[in-house]
Amino acid sequence: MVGKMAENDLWTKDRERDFFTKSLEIATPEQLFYVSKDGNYYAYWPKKYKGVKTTLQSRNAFIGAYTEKWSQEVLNKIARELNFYAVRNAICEELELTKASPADVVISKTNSVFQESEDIIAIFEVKMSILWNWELLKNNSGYSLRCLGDYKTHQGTPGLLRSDSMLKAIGKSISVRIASLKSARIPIIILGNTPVAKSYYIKADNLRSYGIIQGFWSLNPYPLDNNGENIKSTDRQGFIRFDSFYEFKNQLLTILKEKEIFFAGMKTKKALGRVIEIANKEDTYEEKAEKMLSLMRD
DNA sequence: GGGGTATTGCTTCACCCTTA
DNA sequence: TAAGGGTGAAGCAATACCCC
Repeated sequence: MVGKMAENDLWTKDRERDFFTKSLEIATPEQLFYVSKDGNYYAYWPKKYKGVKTTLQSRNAFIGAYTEKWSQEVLNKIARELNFYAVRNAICEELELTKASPADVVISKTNSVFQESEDIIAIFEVKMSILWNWELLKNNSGYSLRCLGDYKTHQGTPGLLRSDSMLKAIGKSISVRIASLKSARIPIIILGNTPVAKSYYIKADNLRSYGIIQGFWSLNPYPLDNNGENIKSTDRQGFIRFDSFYEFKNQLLTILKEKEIFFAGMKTKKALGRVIEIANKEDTYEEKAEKMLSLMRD
């Protein structure tokens, strides 16, 4: 069999083939593909397509479910080695991760949808979509899929290349950061399967430097066909493309070990000076930091 | 000033959950 | 049980920007 998915593959074309194959078992082709004026079934409108177009909505829920489940499985392999769990759609009221807007995946000490902030090791927001263009061909025995080209050959802007997807991820991360001081020690990572747009290189790096988002991570080693050039990482690692499961795993373990905390505030120099003075009376560096964090919130 | 392209606010709509 | 609203992926189109 050609193109069999290996156990430790990251996002590949075969993953998308699998998405359509599995989804066609429970959905109609019309729910998953655009139908062109000449009766062809496309995942995206080809760049040169000039006919009347519609906007597909029915595929969204399927893509969301598939990519979140896949991300949970990849993360769970790493989590289990540490005796943690990767939990999908995690709710933690304290961090404003509500039933209406849960965390896509968290790594946690407990294997439950309902989470205490103390148990959460890391928070992941999944922002993945179908990248390649596909044509669905019908034959006697059913369907087959033909890859028509990478995302430069169709009219869509998938995943983290869309500015509104980036802004949504940033917004949700800030919501968690301001919900409670208890989120300060929890890394927040955005998982995608595309590069980020040039206009977001600096933003991704600054979000990491400021401690709001620890990384925009693409789990797609080859987003473009024919060795198309795409960014490996931004200058300060705000965005990283992972080329193997092991590279991904190492970076994740590094982040989990670092034990960094987020802090932010808007104060006069005088008020900040007072905070530092009071915090400095504590004995250890850790206690000084904790005191400062709690005073920053007053 | 014209033409092309990148950026980004706005819009669409299925699905799902909550509320009256 | 219907209305209302949130969520998510993705198309549309106005504006900004660049180069001649």
